[in-house]
Amino acid sequence: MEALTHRTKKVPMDQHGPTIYEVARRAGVSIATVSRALRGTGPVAPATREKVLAAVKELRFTPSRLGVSLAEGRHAANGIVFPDLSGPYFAEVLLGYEEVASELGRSVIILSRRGRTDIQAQVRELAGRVDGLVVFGDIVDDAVVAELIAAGTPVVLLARTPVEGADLVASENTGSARALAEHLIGHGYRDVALLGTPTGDDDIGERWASAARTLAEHGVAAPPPVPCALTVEGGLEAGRALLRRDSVPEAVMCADDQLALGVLLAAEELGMSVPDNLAVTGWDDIMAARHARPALTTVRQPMRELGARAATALDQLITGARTTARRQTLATELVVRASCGAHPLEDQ
Amino acid sequence: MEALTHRTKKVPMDQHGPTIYEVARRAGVSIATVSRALRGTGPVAPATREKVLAAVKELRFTPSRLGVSLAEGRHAANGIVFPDLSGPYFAEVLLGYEEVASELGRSVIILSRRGRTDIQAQVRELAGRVDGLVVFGDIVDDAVVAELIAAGTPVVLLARTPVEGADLVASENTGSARALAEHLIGHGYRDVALLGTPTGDDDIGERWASAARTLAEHGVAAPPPVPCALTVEGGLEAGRALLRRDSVPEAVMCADDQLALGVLLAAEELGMSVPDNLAVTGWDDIMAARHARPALTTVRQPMRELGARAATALDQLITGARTTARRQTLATELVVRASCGAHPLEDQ
DNA sequence: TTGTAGGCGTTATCAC
DNA sequence: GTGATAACGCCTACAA
Repeated sequence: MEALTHRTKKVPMDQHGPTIYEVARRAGVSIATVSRALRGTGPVAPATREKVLAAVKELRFTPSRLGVSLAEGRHAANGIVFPDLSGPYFAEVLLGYEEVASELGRSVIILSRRGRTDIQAQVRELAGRVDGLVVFGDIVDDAVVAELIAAGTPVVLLARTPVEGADLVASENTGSARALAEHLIGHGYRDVALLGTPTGDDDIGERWASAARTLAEHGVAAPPPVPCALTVEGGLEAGRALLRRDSVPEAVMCADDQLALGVLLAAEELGMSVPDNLAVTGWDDIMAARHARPALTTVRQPMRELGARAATALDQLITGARTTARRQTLATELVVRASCGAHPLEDQ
Repeated sequence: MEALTHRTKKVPMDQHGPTIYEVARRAGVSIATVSRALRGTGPVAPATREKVLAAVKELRFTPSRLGVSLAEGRHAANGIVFPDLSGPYFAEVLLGYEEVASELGRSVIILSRRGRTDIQAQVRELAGRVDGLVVFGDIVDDAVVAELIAAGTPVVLLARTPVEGADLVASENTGSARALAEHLIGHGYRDVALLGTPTGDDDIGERWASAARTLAEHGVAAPPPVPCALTVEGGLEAGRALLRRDSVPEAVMCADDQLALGVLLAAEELGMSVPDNLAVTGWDDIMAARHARPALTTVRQPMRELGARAATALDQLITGARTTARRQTLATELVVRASCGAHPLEDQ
């Protein structure tokens, strides 16, 4: 068995149906006429059109995208680069993105990082197959982004530090982090831990900065964020360590919901009651947050909307409907549930 | 503003960097030499290679995928068609798929249905951009699948009724449905409801058939499955209706976890305790299943593995490593948690 | 070792 | 109204 990544030598893709030439011959016309008849891009006698359409139907002809793209000078496809495809957050964003892109007549090519090291090269290669792309999170170097833009590829950044010349779609962090911190203060907690550190200059840094500032304003000094993997398992392990300390914090703010779910598991394991012995909060409002018991207090991000906005923005850049970069911030919402403390709660 | 779905008239894509001709001129060689130097596909003098590489670097040249694909006769891309991108189940499958496909050097183009009606046309169009594709679920007509195969496009079906000539990757339903039903019987339940009907000839039909058969063997006649949307909301509404009946069932088997979560909410709303007053089971083992309270008894599907297998199978078909269709079934696993009844439970 | 030229499947511009 | 024909960007026999 030869290496699977190798190029297949000579499979002239004619498996993929007839060409426009065969249609033309069958209809007794020239390829130009076939093209015109099919795209309605010029005058064609009704009788001729009939002949062409008949030939097309008989031969099951579908124009080759490759040929079309080459001649048209466009791919009719967008790319999206993910830091990681796992977890509900990314999936939801992707959903919103695909839906809009597809409505705009563009295919969506995805590229997930998943621990790959050659991501920069892969992004360049991806850029060659699309009319523009969305970069999600801090996985692609600023330099590479700048290079893409310089080369004329429209780029929309998603939940990431801005880059000159690129659109940015992000959700609001500072205000909600403040609201969340104030809510915890309102519960009377003075000993608050922050779980999960930024992987780069992504959203998390902003959230913690705002939360810490807010806590400080109320005379509460939060210790530096505890590093841990942004998964349920990561939260479980970090939670165990945290809750076994001599002085267990009163409240744990987690960088995302998956972490928070892990902490809930850790608390349960150690026989602690949430929220009686410990308050826990998340971020994102993934599906499991609502169904966990206690239900998670968290900050809802408009995940679908993030993706949808990115798709729309990218389309504007590609079509030239807009030529200057724009940065938009989507509102988030504090969702108070049971995990942060006992009081009249409203589960959504 | 002109219609966004319209073709951009004359944007000669040269935004996307230099061509091989410019590199050749800059290096003072012919395009053939540039190509050879870059792909290592023929002899090139070391000195010449240096010149070429230098020119490539200076010009930031990246070969156009369009040109490469057209000349090579392959796309180096795979498609995957989803019934719906929402929910953890599909996201996980996609993750497994993308990872393997990408390792095999193929880009992944996604197409989600999301209520689109022209899906058959979209699938045909997608087929024109890829070397092969995966069809997930019952969204694409058998006829269209057959047509694709007849046209020479390798197709792998995922969790769907088989089609002659196409690979199939599915997870085991019958055995696990039986195990689940027997488990409920073991709890002593005699009045069991089935929630959620097949949307087509997908997995759910198989599960219910097996479950009903098993129940019948134990003298329990299950009423026909209750139709409802396969979402949390759908489960909530159907659950309300079900639990307000004169005779509330002892156990509800749900077609998937999201439904089951909805039923849990309905039970809570109506003041019923799960599992004391009602047993509930799901299917899939999504993240929320483990964190729900009570934790959901369910059947775990190897979602990532489903995607990974599909990618591998498709690659074999494309490269010609295998020429005859194959059908593979992946094992599933009954996961007993708290929602099906009180007894020594083991949360994973 | 290197260059020339034909081909891949369309679209679109000209003449006719 | 229709038909040649030149792009589009690359790969690769075949020649030199």
